[in-house]
Amino acid sequence: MRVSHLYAPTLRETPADAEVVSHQLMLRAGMIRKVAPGIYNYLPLAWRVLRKVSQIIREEMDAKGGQELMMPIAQPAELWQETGRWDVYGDEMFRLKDRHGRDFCLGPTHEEMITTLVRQDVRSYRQLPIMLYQIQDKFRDEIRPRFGLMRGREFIMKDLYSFDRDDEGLNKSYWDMHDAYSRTFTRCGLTYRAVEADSGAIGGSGSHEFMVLANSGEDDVCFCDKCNYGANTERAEMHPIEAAKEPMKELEIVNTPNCKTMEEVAEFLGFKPEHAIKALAFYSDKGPILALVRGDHEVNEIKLKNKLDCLFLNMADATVINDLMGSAGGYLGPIGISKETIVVADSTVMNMCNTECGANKLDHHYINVNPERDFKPNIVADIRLIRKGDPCPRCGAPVDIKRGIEVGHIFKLQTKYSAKLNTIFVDENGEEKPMVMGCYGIGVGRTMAASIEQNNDKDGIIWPVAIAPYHVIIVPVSIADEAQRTIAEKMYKELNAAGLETVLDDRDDRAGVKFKDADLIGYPLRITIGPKALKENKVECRVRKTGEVHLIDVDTYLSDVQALFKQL
RNA sequence: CGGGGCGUGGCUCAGCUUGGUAGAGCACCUGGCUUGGGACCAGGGGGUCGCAGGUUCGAAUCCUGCCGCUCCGACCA
Repeated sequence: MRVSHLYAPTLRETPADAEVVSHQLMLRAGMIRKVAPGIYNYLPLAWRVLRKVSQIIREEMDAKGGQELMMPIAQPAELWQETGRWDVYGDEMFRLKDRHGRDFCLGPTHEEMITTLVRQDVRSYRQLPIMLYQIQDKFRDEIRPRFGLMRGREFIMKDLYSFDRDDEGLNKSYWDMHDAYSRTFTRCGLTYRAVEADSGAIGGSGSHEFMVLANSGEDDVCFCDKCNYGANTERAEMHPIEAAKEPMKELEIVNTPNCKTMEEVAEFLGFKPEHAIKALAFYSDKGPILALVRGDHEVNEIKLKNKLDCLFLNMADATVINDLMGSAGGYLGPIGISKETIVVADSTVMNMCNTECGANKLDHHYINVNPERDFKPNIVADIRLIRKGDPCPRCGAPVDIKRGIEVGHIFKLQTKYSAKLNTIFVDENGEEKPMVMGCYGIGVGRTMAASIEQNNDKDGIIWPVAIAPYHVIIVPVSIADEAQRTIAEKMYKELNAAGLETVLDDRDDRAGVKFKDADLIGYPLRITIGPKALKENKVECRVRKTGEVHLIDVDTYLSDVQALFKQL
């Protein structure tokens, strides 16, 4: 490819609405252009990268026995009505009607589609296991598309579905995929962590997320360097905390005027927040919820929602607190709360003694509160959010927390969909059983964006070779110069013939312009042909990542470039 | 949906407070000159000032309504 005809319109200035570096650089490097919020054109350079990422994914999926197929984007509502997700999925689903008024959606995922496909054609245990996948555009009408390709409304996803006869089979498929994902992201040159995750709306029994560590990530990931435990913070279990036991004192109610926050009460009564109980009010489809955690802890709403098995969970407003709970905002507590309120206590709370909490009465708190003696929660469970420095749930060493970008997510679905959709097989005893399923997704565009988040500098993108749009760019300092041009053309032909994907910057521009664009787009190697080195019969080969420059001989350049390329 | 910001050539923005007939830089086209880190000179093309009403002799500017984009919270590959 010659740069004079490469469709990669680079921008000198950063568009104002691009927030994160991958978005900025993809716009500036002429890789993507926005069509609507969360919907983008992929220009040739981006498409080359996406194809390379896809190819790596294909190779790894195929190596585990995956078979690629292609399912339709347009999906009839009946499929979704069978599992009940037509109503559950909500506004995030792009919906449309055909000319006869039949409901369709643009596929946000394909569990329903694949499961009904397989149930038509697979009858026997002899046909299992099966792994089917596709790489295709998915549609989710996100509440807030963000960060360029990081959270789009139309985005490319690889989704694979496994069908096994039992849990043991699923387990093998699941860990095969775990391995395939690890290999895929390693090959893409990413620094990532596979962490335990919440399985969310898709459901199922076990789940891992593949997180690329980057400050622009939207998730918090906690991990332990000692035992290698890792988890999304919304999922991370807690190491039990033993509280010091002391003789129980008598429960007392005290006046605490104008002390609404934990800090104010602690200050007024002279104790530390970690000595008291913090109560938070929520409202859910199960009714009003009072969540109790230690004063210095935070409630993990995901855990709480899972424990309650509710469809929605929101912070309660004053009406709920006053009318349904019979309490007063700022003075919430478990003692004397209305019977309708479901009290959920974090396990840590049950180990506390002679502690403090709100008295459900304006300007009053209880002191010397002892759980079990003074109140009995409806549910005791782990509902708190892990913090940096908390003991690792596995080994007890302090955990670290970093931001992560979720590039892949794998789930054990078990029979959640196969049972509802009647996707059954017959085993060797003639018995009918639902297939045991897993599903596995990779955000292809997000992987590309995550790579840029991790590999860039002030000049632009630094592609890992495996997914770079091209390998080498040749820059003659002056294309008008006959000698430079002749050598450039020769190298351009020979490098491509040798299997190095090479572009020639044949534009009649000043060298600076060409250097800036080359750095911005991030070609791993740049060969500069200029008068200085040419006097010595040499050209320069510059490594984008390190900036190091190698002077190589014009006559033997090919083997030198190949050697440099291998080291990348 | 709630709350902030913003809509002026392809991009970044000025002009708006205090109405007077639309600007700069970059990009683009032509010619010249130049060619080792986003040159320079001369000339040129390109804008219903988001849309619709209203006020006014006159609206990018003031008023009303709508639309769109963007950032902060619930969603997720």
